[in-house]
Amino acid sequence: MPAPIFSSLPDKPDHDALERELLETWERAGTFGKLREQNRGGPKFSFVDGPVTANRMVLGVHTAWGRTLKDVFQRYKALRGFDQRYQNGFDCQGLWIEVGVERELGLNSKREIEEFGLAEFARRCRDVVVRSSRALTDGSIRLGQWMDWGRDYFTFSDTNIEYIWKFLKIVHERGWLLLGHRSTEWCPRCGTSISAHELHGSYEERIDPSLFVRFPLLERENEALVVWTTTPWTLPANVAAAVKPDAEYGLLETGDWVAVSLAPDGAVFTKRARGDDLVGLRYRGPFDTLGPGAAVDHRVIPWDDVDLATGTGIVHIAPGCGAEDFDLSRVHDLPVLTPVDESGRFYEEYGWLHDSSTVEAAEQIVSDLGDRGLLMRAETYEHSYPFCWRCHTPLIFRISDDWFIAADELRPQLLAANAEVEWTPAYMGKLMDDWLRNLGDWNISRRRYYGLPLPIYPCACGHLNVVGSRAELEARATRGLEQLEELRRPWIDEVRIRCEQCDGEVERISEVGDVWLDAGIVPFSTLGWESSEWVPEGYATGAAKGLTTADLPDHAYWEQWFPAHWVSEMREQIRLWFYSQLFMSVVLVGRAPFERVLGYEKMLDEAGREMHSSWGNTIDAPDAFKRMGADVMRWQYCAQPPDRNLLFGFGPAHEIQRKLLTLWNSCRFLVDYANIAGWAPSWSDLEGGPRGELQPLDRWLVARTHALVADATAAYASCLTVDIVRAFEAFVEDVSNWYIRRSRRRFWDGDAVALASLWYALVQGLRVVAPVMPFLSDHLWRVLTGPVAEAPESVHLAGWPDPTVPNGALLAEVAELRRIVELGRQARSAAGVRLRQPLRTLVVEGATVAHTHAEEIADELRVREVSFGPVDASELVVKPNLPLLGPKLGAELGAIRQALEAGEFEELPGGGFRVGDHELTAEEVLVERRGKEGWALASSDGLTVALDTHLDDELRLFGRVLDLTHAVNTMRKEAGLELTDRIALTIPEADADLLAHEERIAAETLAVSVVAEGAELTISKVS
RNA sequence: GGGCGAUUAGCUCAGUCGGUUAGAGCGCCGCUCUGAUAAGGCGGAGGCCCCUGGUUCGAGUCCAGGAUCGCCCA
Repeated sequence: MPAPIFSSLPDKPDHDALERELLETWERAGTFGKLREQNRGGPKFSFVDGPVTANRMVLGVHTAWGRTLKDVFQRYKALRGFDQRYQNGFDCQGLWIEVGVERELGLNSKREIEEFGLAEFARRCRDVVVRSSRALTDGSIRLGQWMDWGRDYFTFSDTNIEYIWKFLKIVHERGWLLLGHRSTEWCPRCGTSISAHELHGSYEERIDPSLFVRFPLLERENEALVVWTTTPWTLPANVAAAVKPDAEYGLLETGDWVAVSLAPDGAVFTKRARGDDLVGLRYRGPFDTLGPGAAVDHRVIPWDDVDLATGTGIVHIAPGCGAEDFDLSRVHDLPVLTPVDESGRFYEEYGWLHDSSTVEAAEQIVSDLGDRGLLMRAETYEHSYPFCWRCHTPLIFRISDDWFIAADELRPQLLAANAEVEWTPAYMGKLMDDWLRNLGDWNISRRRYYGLPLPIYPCACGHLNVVGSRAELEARATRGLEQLEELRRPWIDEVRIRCEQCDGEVERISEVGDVWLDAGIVPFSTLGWESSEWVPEGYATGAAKGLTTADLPDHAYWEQWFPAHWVSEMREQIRLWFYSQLFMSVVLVGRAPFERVLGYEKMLDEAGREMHSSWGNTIDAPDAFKRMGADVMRWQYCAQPPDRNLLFGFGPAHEIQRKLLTLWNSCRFLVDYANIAGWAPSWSDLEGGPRGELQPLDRWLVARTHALVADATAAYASCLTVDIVRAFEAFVEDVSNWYIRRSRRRFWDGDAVALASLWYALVQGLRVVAPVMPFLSDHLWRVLTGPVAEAPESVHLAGWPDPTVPNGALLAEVAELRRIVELGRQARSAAGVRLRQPLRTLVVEGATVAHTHAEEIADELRVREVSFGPVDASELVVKPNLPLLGPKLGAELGAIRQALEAGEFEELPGGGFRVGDHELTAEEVLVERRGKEGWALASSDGLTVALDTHLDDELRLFGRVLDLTHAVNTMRKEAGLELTDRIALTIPEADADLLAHEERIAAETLAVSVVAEGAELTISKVS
């Protein structure tokens, strides 16, 4: 026996094993390098990778989702010959990193960090980035992501920092950099304000106290205002009470003023007044017992936005503890009391509250108010409340001095820039517009340690110095340069510079920058914007030294690669990375840094719940690689419409594995029979399509393959991976359950044309799906093209199939033919005639294009003869063809329809019908027939088949032949015979009449002899 | 409170330009096929297409209002 032409495939794939083997093969052969070499000089496809935060020690399956999408489109573009950068990036600074290190070190406050030492703290933070970036790289490689690993950008490099400095200097020169004294969301644990765009899914339901508190009026004995609050800790900072000027207020018998509309039903008022009338009244503050409160002249102010849906209609105003309150303090010139420090604890002047947290203070305040008879009611209230996006501490409002970039002037430009961007799904572009329209000034300063050092040096003379580069820093430094390891705290804090106005020595502010500055500058810092020369390894500066070999390119390079053609990240990046990039890009060059965006929604577990490590329903990528395989993960990601949450898990993975098994089995089928037949493919079978005398079914398969290529090309172009997956699944289904099933006999016979056709379809299919499923596709490619010397060694080096317009007519014929077969099966099933029993005749009425396929229909339905023509049946059902008759008849359609249903029509020659005054043509009606003696009928959508169910001796005999064949083949199987083993067959004497078909029986069972004797059916292997 | 989106079978989801009997996968039940076999095929049960109104010859699909859920903003 000759050596097999194809290496054979096991009965199912071991994804994990074959993937790891391929990773080695790619590594050994330098496959990715060859691909890049092959595309060098081709048209450019510019993708910019959003930096992944380097704080996790294992790749998460949600990160793998985004990485898969990025990889899919880069791989697709590579197949199309595009030259690409493949630069991966890591986000390396900010609270995420700090919080992790704090936990590792057991530090709980900023003071402890400072005691630990900022230099060592910075080194520990860098160490996290080093370890995490390695782990994430390993995971991404295992996922099959092809990137220029080792030449990644790290946002904590001095190069990146300098670019942000340059940006900030430009911002300052345009007058947009400002120091704000404002009320902001503040995290007491992190000790810093939190920027609006960082309030990452941060609102959650929470139960707070709900207090109705009396503010006794000074000039009116026994009368008090009643305010409502859910934040008792803010009461010591109260300075005013606000009423709605045009609302009606009433005095209850208890002496309490409340809005009439909010009083309980049946409340009796002894006095009524408009809000206006209350304005200006003075009251005793709730904590005049404490110094700061006592110093305040508490009074009633007007406010149109007072909420008349909850509370009392009288609002407690504490400008130090709320954004709206703070705004009102500006309007009414109210004092601003700031009761708590950076860590959310009361200052000393608040007496017995000193050093209490806001939570601890709440209890003391409630009981104190109660003791003093100021508490009208105390309940609880459930509402949504913001939490810190990093450490999940409930946020408070606090006045602080923060640095902002003014947004008003930029807003229209940002909107205009976004209008040029093509978003998928489109609504995400609208979300960006909404975000931009609501945009406040960008709070860029954080009172933390491991982050971008803001290059802001305010001088006592009033001049604001902003340093735009390291060179400028060095030129202006008065001291501290000698110890400057990195542009980073603590080292940067030692550097003093000369004020450009007064020549005095100035110190940097201590704040670091918002991490989204780090990420937003990437389209400039990594591509060499305004860089005068190409600096080899010029990105490996500062903390990034030794971690990467990324170059700093020159400006000409930036011109070539900016803006990105395409970026892709999860939806929350709209207000994060997409936003910061857009913002910085509009400032620097006046346009969006990306042309096209693919966004996607959230990942949940397979039951639709959030994934939480505490719930035990998270999945780490390494576990998923092992238990489902990277291809199956990627398939799961790609099968997901981006506008819906992905329900990820092992259950869906199992379903996918079964689908992929159909592809696998189809390839295995080809390999097995090609090996038996000694058939070898040639490269021309792929390039020009299969050669030889193609049967209709072969030509259909070729057309079907052309259609797949066309569908997939359109799907890739629209960025919708789900359409790629659907197109491919439908293709595999058609190949397997139509082409292969219909053609089995030809494969048994070693038909070269069938083998070539199937080979062509499968190999083309692999090319199309390779970006989604890089491992299995390459594995199967290597098996199927193994015998072809000219074939590229990897599917990823094979390029994209030439597009060919599919033969639509042929596809339509087969579609109709398959509908006929389906109806035929229905008819058989209805008549209770099993498929192994041959029948005489099938009549088909209403077919428009399938006539040339009578033989296939006959074979599929096991009938001797198929004819097309009217079915002479007892019952005629005529239905209106609505798309034609609707517009034509309008309101009359109803009556016609009723008449047709009632059978009130007259058949006209030529297939038309008369109904009342109307003559309907053959096209304007759909005709179905039912009921015919001795026949089984089935019909749908104007197509009717009639199956003659009469049996005669010949048909019965042949049915028994098929039964016998089936029985013998089952025995072969049970005896464990190979597909090629020959047998000697003995059939029961009672079945001797079947010997009339001896030749056929022998051929179907690979019997070398058939004899009828005895009572048993037996087989024996012939060696 | 404002904005955006969703709501179709037990579950997860398709549903084209408004068109006749609303589909698929999974699960369940039955049948079948047998040279892909721990697969494949066929059939069945299972639907207030969230509700109400409107437009239309005709609405799961378009419009308006409402409900519920999700997300974003406050």
